[in-house]
Amino acid sequence: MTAAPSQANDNRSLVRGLEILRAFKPGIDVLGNSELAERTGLPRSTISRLTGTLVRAGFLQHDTRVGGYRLHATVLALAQAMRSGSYILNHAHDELERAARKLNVNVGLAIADHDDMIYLDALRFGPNTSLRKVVSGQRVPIALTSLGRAYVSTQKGQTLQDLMQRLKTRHARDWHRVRPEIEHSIAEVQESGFCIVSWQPRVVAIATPLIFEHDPVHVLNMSLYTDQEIGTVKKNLTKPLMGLRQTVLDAISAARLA
Amino acid sequence: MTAAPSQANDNRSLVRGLEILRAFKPGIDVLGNSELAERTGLPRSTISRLTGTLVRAGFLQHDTRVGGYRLHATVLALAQAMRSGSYILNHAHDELERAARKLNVNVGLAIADHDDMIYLDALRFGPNTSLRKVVSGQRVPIALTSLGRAYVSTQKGQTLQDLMQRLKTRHARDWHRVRPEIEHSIAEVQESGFCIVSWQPRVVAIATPLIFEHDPVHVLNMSLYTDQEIGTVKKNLTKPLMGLRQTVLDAISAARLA
DNA sequence: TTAAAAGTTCCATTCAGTGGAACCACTTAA
DNA sequence: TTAAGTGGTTCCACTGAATGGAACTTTTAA
Repeated sequence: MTAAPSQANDNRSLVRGLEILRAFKPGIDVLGNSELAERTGLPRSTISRLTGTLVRAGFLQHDTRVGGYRLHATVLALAQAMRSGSYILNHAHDELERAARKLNVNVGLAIADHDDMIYLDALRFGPNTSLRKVVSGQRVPIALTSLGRAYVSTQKGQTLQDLMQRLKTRHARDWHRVRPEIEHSIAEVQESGFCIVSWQPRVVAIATPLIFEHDPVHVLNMSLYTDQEIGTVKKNLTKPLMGLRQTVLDAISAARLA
Repeated sequence: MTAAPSQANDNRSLVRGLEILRAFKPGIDVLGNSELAERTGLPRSTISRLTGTLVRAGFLQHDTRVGGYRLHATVLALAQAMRSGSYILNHAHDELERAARKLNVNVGLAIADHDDMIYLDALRFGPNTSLRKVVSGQRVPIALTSLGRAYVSTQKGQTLQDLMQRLKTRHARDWHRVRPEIEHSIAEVQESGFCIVSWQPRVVAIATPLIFEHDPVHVLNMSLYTDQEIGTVKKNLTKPLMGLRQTVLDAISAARLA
């Protein structure tokens, strides 16, 4: 159900409208009114009205072929605005790219949202080992990735409790397995500043959190498609990752003096 | 004021919330409640409540340093979903990239929104003439660009009237100059299928519309930073552009049979 | 042709959203 | 230090905007 958090004294219609937008994800690119009604649990009439507004506002477009809605380009413009406004991303990007090219590994910068991490920047390599593309906006689950666990390790107190609760709900089925893994990663970060996870076969990822006083926690990671042992990867990537981390932090604090 | 179109029986709070999001653009990355109140003309209390909801919904984040709001990464995820769901973009992208590399020119694909065109894809070259990056979400004004005018040329009847009216309002000051230019471009497209405009010094752009039965009009363009005469550019780019156009259309209609 | 599904419109009900004003928290000026 | 200014939040009485069930229309499937 991905039931949104839902809070008191929140503007109802606005929340619902945003919920509709969020129902679109990679793989789900067209949704009709009744599908939306199902997914959100709202009455069909309400959905019909809200989608109408979203279309007129330029956030959805109607695809007459399939009789459903798609996200409209306005969201691209928003994303562009968001990226160009994130000074952390702006000051980190070139360094990430430099590191990615030099080491031939995937490098990413992400931020938390609900129980996912969202990449602000992800420099990806194709099988040909040449930098293939820069993507952003991809979601990966907090509970299962180095990225996410490095984030969890920065939280404490009630916030941490709440977060773990959410993760538990989402991964109820294999929580007994996931939870200790998360705790292991947390310990790893607290001890050495980073954690290593292989959440997909042959993909090993290493991540380290960036903590700022006035900004949300960001997480930096490197990952690579390999047959090597985790230990080997750790040996090879630890220094570059922590080096990159420092470079980025320096670049940002240097930029603060302007 | 960029006063949004505003329609009857639209959900008021939703429209207002989206208006707040849209107030963020490249260059305007932090907005406080009172700034938002000014820009939107809404009372401060209303704004305060709406921004609260937007934050809890994950669309805005609060920057405590400057005491204002920024767009949050959720919009990146939406953009990612939008791009991955646009089959026109998906089937065009590789061709665009191929053409850009081969010709060493900027190549773009865009779609209309209000009185702007929004790039779904823009392959840009640095001064070093190597493909520098792929961006998306950039807005350019319909009235002044080849991209936009190629779009205008596809509209007719009342829709065209309305569009021109909007453009007139936005470019009131120099409408006497802009209007004939637009009409010239329209004629150009109707005659030869494309139009050429130089709206920034030394940048010449050529654009051609892609019309689909069930999808909104897309526009393809090539542009280049040069000292050459427009005539020369036209000579060099017409064939590649129209060729790319055909390639893209073929790729898309081929993909339809699946 | 009928039946089922998807979408829109209507309308009476009511409660959610509104905005003015008061209040609070900080900063700047004097 | 006080005072004025600025930005933000909370309160609350009022009301009309949003709601959702039902009726109706259109489209798709059989």
